[in-house]
Amino acid sequence: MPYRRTENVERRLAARHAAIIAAAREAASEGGMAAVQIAAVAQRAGIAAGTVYRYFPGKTDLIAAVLAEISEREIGALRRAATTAPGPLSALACVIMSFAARVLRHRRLAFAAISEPVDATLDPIRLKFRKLLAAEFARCIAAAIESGHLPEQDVTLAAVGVLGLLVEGTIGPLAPQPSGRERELVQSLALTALRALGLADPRARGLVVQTKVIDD
Amino acid sequence: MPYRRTENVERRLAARHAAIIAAAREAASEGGMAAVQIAAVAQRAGIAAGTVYRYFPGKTDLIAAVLAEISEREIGALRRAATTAPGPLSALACVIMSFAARVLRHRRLAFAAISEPVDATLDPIRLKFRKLLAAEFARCIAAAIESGHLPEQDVTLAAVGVLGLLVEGTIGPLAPQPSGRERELVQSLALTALRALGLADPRARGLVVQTKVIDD
DNA sequence: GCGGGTGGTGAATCGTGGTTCAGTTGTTGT
DNA sequence: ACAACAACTGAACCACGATTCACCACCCGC
Repeated sequence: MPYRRTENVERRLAARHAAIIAAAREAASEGGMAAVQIAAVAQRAGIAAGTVYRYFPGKTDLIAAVLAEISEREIGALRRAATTAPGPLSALACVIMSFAARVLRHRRLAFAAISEPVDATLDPIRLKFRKLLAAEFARCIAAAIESGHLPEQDVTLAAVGVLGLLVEGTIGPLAPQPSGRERELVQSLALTALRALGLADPRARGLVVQTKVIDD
Repeated sequence: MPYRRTENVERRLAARHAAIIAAAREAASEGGMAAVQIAAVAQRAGIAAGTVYRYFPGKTDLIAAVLAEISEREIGALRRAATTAPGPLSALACVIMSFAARVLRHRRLAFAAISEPVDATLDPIRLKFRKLLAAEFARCIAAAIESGHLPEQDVTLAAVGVLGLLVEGTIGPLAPQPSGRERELVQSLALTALRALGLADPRARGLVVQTKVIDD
C-alpha cells in the first residue's frame, strides 16, 4: 500500500476544488458567462488549464457547481427572509424585496446566473435554479392566498410572472443603470409586483414602505 | 459602359436579399438563434455560403436585418391594436393581450428575438427592439395614467416590468407548455399585468374578458 | 457572339476555446 | 533514500462555424 491520500492532501484538494468554483464565480461576476473560460478560470485559481479537468469532467459541470452554490445561498437567504416576517403577506413582500435587493447588489453575477446566454447543455441547470426561485415565490404567494390576503389565481404562473417582472426591472437590458437609488427601485418594483398579485394599491404601498429588506 | 444593372437583375437581387432574411428567420423559428448559421441559412435560401456575404457584410448585419423586419411588423401590430380600442385603458389591455398572444403564436421566433443567447455584438440590436416594445407599452400606460385610470408611477419602469412579466410568462423557461389553453394564459397574464399597473382586481377582470385580441 | 464586368461558388482559411495527454513534479510508505 | 503512484502542467489537438478568395458562370452593351 504505497500511497494513500493523507488528511493534508485531502484538504488541499478540497480547497482547490472550492478555489476553482470561486474563480469561476468571480469570472462570471466580472465579465459574465462569456468570461468563464477554462483558461481564464485556471489562471485566476493559480493552476494550469488541464488541472481543472482533474476536478470537473467538463466546463458544464463546473458551471453547474457554481450555480448550485449560488442557488443554495440565494434560496437560503429568501427562506430566511420569509421567516423573519410576522405574517404571510409581509413574508411575501419581504421575499420579493430581498430578492430584488440581492440581485441589484450583484447584478452581473445574477444576470449570468439567471438570464445570460449559455449554450444549450446548460439550460437544464439554469432551469433548475429558476424553478427553485419560482417555487420560493410560489410558496409565499400560496400562503398569502390561503390566508385571504390575495385573490385566487394560478400560483405558479403568478410566481413566474413576478420573477420575470423583477428580473427585467433589475438586470434586464432596459433596467435603470446603477445610480444609488436602488432602494427606490426595489420599492417601486415590489409595489408593482404586489399589485400584480392582486393587492390593492394603497395596501401595497403601505406594505412596501414598512418592509425590512433582508440582504446580508 | 459595358454593364448596367437592368431592372430584371435588380429584382432578382432584391428577391434574393429578402430570401436570405426569410431563410434566417425560418432557421430562427425552428432552431433558435443557434440555428442561424451562415451555411444553414444559405442552404435554406438555395445559395452558397459565400453568396450571403454579397448581401450582408457579416452575420451580425444579417441578424440585424431579421430583427428589424420582425420589429417593424410587431410594433406595427401593437400600434394598430392600440388604435382599435375605444379608450386608453382598453387600448392598454388590447396591446398587452395582443403582445402576449402574438408571442405565444410564434414562441421560438419570439424567444430568439427577445430573450435567447446571442453574442455580445448583437446586444445593441436586440436592445433596440426591446426598447421599441417597452416604449409602446409605456405610451399606453402613460395615456392611461393621464386619463386617470391608473395611479401615478414610473412609466418606463412599469413598462419594463410588464414586458418582463409577459415574456417570462409566455416564453420563459418556466412558462406553461403549449396546450391549446393559450387564450386562458393570455387572460391570466393580462390580468396580472393590469393589476401590476395599479388597476383594481375586479376592474381588471372585467376589462380582460371583454378585450378583443388583435392577432392577425 | 464577344469583351468587360458582375454575381455566384464552395473549399480553404482563420480564430476561438474546450479538451487531451505525454511528461514533470510532488507525496507516500517503507 | 527510493519505488510507486497521484497530481499538475501546458502545449498540442480538435470541433465548430464565420469569413475569405481564386475561380466559374452569367449578363450587359455593342
